[in-house]
Amino acid sequence: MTTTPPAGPADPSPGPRPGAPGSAAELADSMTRAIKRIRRQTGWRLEPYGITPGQARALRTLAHAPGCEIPDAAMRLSDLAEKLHIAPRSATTVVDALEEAGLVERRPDPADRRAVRILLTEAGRAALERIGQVRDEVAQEYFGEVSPEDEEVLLRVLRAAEARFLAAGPPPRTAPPGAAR
Amino acid sequence: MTTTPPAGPADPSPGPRPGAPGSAAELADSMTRAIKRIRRQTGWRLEPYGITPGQARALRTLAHAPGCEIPDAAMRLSDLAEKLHIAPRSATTVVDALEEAGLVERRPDPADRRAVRILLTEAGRAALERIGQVRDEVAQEYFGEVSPEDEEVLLRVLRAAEARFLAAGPPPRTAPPGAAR
DNA sequence: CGTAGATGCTGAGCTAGGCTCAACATATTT
DNA sequence: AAATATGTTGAGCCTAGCTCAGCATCTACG
Repeated sequence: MTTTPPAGPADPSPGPRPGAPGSAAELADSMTRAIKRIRRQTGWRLEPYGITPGQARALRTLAHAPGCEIPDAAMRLSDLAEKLHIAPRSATTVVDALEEAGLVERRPDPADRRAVRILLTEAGRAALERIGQVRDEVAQEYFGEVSPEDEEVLLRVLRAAEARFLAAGPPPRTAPPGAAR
Repeated sequence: MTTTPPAGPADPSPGPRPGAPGSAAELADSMTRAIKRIRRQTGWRLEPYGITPGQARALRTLAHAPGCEIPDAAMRLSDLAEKLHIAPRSATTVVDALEEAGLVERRPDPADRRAVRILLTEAGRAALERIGQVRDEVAQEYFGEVSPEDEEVLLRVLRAAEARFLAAGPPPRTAPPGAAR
């Protein structure tokens, strides 16, 4: 392959042009690699606690919901699914695992007996604590040395890009069978 | 439905602090979302061509190898696997698909008859062209409005972070001692 | 030489984390 | 009261990855 600088980092190691059209793609690549590594690291470090990254995400999402403390205002399964951008059926599975691990509790909604509210247990809250730590820890290892100024640029740009993208391309074309990744 | 409800941007919409320890995690989140959307978009747009993102990556990696034009210097399957960070066996499957689609060609290495060299076909090169376009297009849609200065910061920071991370913890292979399994 | 071990690829079978479709209980409308 | 809509879940599938085992071949060593 190409130069292979220190420890063979860049995989396709593309040509980094400043303002060229391909540089955006390079950006995407860099981010992809970063995310992959961060995810992997996080997964490894969560493993001893018996929590997968997916479960961690769900837990975070649940905890972040407004009425998550109140039994009759906590998220419903379908809310969770929506937030996580997965099918309701898939959320069921995630919650199954979480419940089995004792981190959440399903509680029937008295107001609508079809629905189920999902509450964090004490253990769930504790797990959330650990998850947060690991998350910060790993992200810190990756981005810790980034100067606050640069960090701000990154955050700003990413937020702006996201907002712009959402505003621009909402019609995601047809969603053919099993096409989601 | 597929209408357009995902207008709500941040999913767990975390607290954006400037230099706080959690901001690195927020960075990771933003990047995760960005990558996910870009990947999805790319996947959709590649679909009409019958190419999955994974195949696209493999193709790009192959095309980027130095001797990819020369039958006896092109990548071997295990090289590809390594570059893609997947197990050799998994690379076999990817190449199977690519070959079936007529985008690459397996050719036995005369110098080592265990090995197989992977060559792009004419169709493969054409596909690569389209892939590159789609990639640039999507990345452009996402990051196109980013100013060259900001873009440079992003690239610089990401590269630096990656290098640092790689230098720091290359062999975190084993799972934590005594815990799992 | 000749055999022992290393290496390169692949068949078989597994897992994780998604998906759809259809069934079921319950709500809501007509 | 019946029809229809909604929330959750059972069954079964798919993708993209994995390991283990096996075969063919290469390399090294006595």
